Amino acid sequence: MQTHFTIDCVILAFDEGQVKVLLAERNEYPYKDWWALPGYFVNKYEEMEDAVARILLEMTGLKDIYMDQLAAFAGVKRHPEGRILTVAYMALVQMDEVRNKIATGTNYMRQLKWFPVDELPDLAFDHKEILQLGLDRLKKSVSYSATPYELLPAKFTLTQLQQVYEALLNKKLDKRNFRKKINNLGYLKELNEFQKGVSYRAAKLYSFDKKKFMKMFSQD
Amino acid sequence: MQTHFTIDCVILAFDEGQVKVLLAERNEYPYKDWWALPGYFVNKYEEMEDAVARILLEMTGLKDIYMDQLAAFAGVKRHPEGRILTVAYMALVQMDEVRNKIATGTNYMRQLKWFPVDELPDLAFDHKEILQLGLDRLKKSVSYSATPYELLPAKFTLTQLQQVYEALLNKKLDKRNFRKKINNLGYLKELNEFQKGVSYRAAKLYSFDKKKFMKMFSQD
DNA sequence: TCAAAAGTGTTCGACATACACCCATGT
DNA sequence: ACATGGGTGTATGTCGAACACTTTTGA
Repeated sequence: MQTHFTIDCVILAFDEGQVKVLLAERNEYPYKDWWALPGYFVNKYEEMEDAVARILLEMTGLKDIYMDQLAAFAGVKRHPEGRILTVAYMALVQMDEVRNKIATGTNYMRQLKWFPVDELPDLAFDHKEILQLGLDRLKKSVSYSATPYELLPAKFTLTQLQQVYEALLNKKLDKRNFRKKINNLGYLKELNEFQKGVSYRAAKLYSFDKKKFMKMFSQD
Repeated sequence: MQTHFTIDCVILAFDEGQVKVLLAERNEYPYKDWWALPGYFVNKYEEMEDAVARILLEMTGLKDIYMDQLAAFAGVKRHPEGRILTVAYMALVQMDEVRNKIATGTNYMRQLKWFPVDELPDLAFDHKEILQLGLDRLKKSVSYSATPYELLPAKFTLTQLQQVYEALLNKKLDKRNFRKKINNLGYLKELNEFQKGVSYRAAKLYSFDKKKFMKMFSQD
């Protein structure tokens, strides 16, 4: 009637034109030496939101990241020692902001590493299933949402934005149609700045106007 | 590090032009005499899917109903005796099919009753929050989905279908536009049968062609 | 001058919206 | 005959899809 209770984190970022997930190499049985989603046990008197923040920090070094609940997984057989109920959370982060903050290792895991979601190693427990659920949900949340902007730096080019859409939706988009649509959204700010350090024509930078976005979608 | 673990069920149906939820009047402390979502504890070696089916049957008398996971709730303070993690599940049912199958009472609850979702009593624990999450998710799932048909009997009139959409979306729709759109969907079968027992022109009955629907939306 | 990516318009079909009247039936 | 809901068409605007060339820049 009682059960162990853990939280697992699906941390996704966009880098080199691909969606990547942060995985930990386990240093503990069971599944020692396997790759797994960062996660750990919840304490007895801990609120779930607090536990998510604590575990995220302890396991990855990241903090102040908004995590969305994905689902609960509770298969009796998912852990050799008996049922461990896990609640999976998901976050989208900007690679540039977190790249240098990622922890290097703890007692429980040897290292953390970003894997493109279409080049995954075998994962411990039912973590592949959990990740897949997260990716499916992500795909559904893309259109007319702030989702893509969570994966980009504050200033970005339209081509970068298009790449995020293409990676999330897993299909190519037409450049002209994409830009037309994006322009009509009304919550993109065109900056008077340009890309730097490229050996071709520098693209104009844009930013996401969160206030306008909120205003446009707050009534329902 | 261990916690109690329950399942709560959000059972929704459509009746008299309204979305209704099935609630149980508790006969146990805490929250004795309050209305609550039907739910109970999961057994130690029980798969979550099995537990959902068992609890649904024991608490409501219903079986063979597909339940979707909504979310996990685990506030330390949600239960006076300490943290009880609950996983909420949601199902849509057809009122005519279930009306006579609903249990009349158990040791744990005195009676079950359908409440229109906009005329709710106070609810035990955080059940209002759980229900609200279910309704929000339902609203999002309406367009181009099979959701509305799960709430209707096998044969229904277009006006009934429109009422379901209106109740779920919480706004009025234009009759002509609605019918045009519905006709273009391609997965509604027009039957050669008519409504009976009404004191005005009898409406034609339709049915939902699940096979066609599946075929149209299976590729992605 | 070349390579690489930035940037830009038009046409077409599909779909959402707005809107008002006659029809069939039971009492 | 009347009350009640059933059933129908047109015009307009918006949006997504298809499609190819010129411009800018650094090396």
